[in-house]
Amino acid sequence: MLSMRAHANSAPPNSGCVHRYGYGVRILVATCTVDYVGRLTAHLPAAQRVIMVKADGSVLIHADGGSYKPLNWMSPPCSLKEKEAEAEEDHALWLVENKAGEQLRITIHEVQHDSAHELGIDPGLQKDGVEAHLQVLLATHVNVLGDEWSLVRREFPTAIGPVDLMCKDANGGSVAVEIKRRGEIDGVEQLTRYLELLNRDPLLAPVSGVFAAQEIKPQARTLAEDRGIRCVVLDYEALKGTEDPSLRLF
Amino acid sequence: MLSMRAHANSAPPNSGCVHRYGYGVRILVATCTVDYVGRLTAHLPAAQRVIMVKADGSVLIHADGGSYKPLNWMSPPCSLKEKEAEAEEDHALWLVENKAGEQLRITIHEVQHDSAHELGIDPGLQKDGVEAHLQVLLATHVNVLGDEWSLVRREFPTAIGPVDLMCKDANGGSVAVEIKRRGEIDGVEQLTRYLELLNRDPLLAPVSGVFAAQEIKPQARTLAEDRGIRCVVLDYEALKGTEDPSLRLF
DNA sequence: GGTTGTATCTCGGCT
DNA sequence: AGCCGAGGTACAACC
Repeated sequence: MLSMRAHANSAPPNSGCVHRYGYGVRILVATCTVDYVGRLTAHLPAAQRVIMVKADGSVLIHADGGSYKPLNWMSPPCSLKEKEAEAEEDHALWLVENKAGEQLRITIHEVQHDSAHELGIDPGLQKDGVEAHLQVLLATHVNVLGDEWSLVRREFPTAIGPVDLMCKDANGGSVAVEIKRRGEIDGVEQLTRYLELLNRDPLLAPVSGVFAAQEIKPQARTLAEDRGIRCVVLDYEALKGTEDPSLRLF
Repeated sequence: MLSMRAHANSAPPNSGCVHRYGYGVRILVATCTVDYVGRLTAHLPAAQRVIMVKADGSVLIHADGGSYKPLNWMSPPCSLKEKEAEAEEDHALWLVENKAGEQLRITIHEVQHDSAHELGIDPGLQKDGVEAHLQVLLATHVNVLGDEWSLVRREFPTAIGPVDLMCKDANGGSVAVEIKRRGEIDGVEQLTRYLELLNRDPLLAPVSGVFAAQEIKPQARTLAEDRGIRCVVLDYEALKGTEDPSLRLF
């Protein structure tokens, strides 16, 4: 019944019916057909592929190309039932199913490789350079947006969500700032909704808008400027260069 | 210089400096540290992971959990340079780089498994049940939207892109229909832009709007109805059940 | 090649 | 648990 053991370098000769959780990654290279029935239906004709089964039961079917996305897969948590090939048949059937009833049926025709490996817990990825960091950086350098500008607060709350930065310009006027890594139409629409709402508040109005991003797509710029929103392209490296080390996220 | 051979079941004992394209998948299980420098910077501390190198040079770093997304990766096309561990050092360095100058540096501390496999070309995934199919189905059943409605055309062209369906209601009024699998705010904004444009055309105006989806998020519904756009939840299975077999996409 | 819109998106944060 | 926004989004279709 045990389909793999910790630190095993190859799969046991008589692999069982149920995949056990917590025993590492199993890697198969095999000719297989795969059918997914769930949020959509999809079918993979017979071909040689890499099948990876992770400790949480999730399954990935990779071809020798494409990017990191598998041809087909099942996300955890899910259960894997393995039916051994019968004597007169030349294939095994794996039935992978999750709580929502989505199914992955893998028919294994010929196995080229089969091994299992214990990996342990991963410390995880450390990121830098994303929107959250841009927001922190710009919040400490609102002068980039205009002389004598000051920060009111980050994540300024509104009924439809927080505005990235709320500032005061040199004349004391309120300015809502939307920050993106890449400025596209969606971001302009988002800022527009904020501005419409904020300008209904007599204590704040008039509120002007700034759309700030490392890169602003032409269509987004056109839409923004047509609505009286100023566009500012941010230089991440320059902002980072002037950064006070004590303000670092990491 | 040759790092793997076709149909090899294990990596050659003296793997070289350059990964050769077109020779299948290489799978490593090893303790490694990984650094990505590109659109962001990211770091993976030392841990045991699965490293998959595909024929096109792309690299995937998988942990024993999470979903199909690798912890870190490099998309093709890219080149992989492998520097052998020197005698007194206990690690090898892989340098993966793409045309844009993004880099993945993989330091291999200890190898638990190393094998290569020729897979051949994959016939690819056959899908069903996506938005294109919903559009075809609804186009043939516009009566779902209202009695005596008729289809003017699918993909009705406008200056800012095609409207999914253009219909006439029982009174001969024009109706623009936006179809999504999941109806969210973006879809409402998209339809709003179409309606604004279409209503500037005196030959068409007035044009009303229908937002049709298998599932409509509350915020999207609120926004749509506030703008006078009717929301319709589609039953995919019911539409499919009444389908003329000759109209199938597949 | 750039742009647009979808995705079995995935992933994280927050309510 | 659901909702919402961001992503090294990836990916395909279309212009």
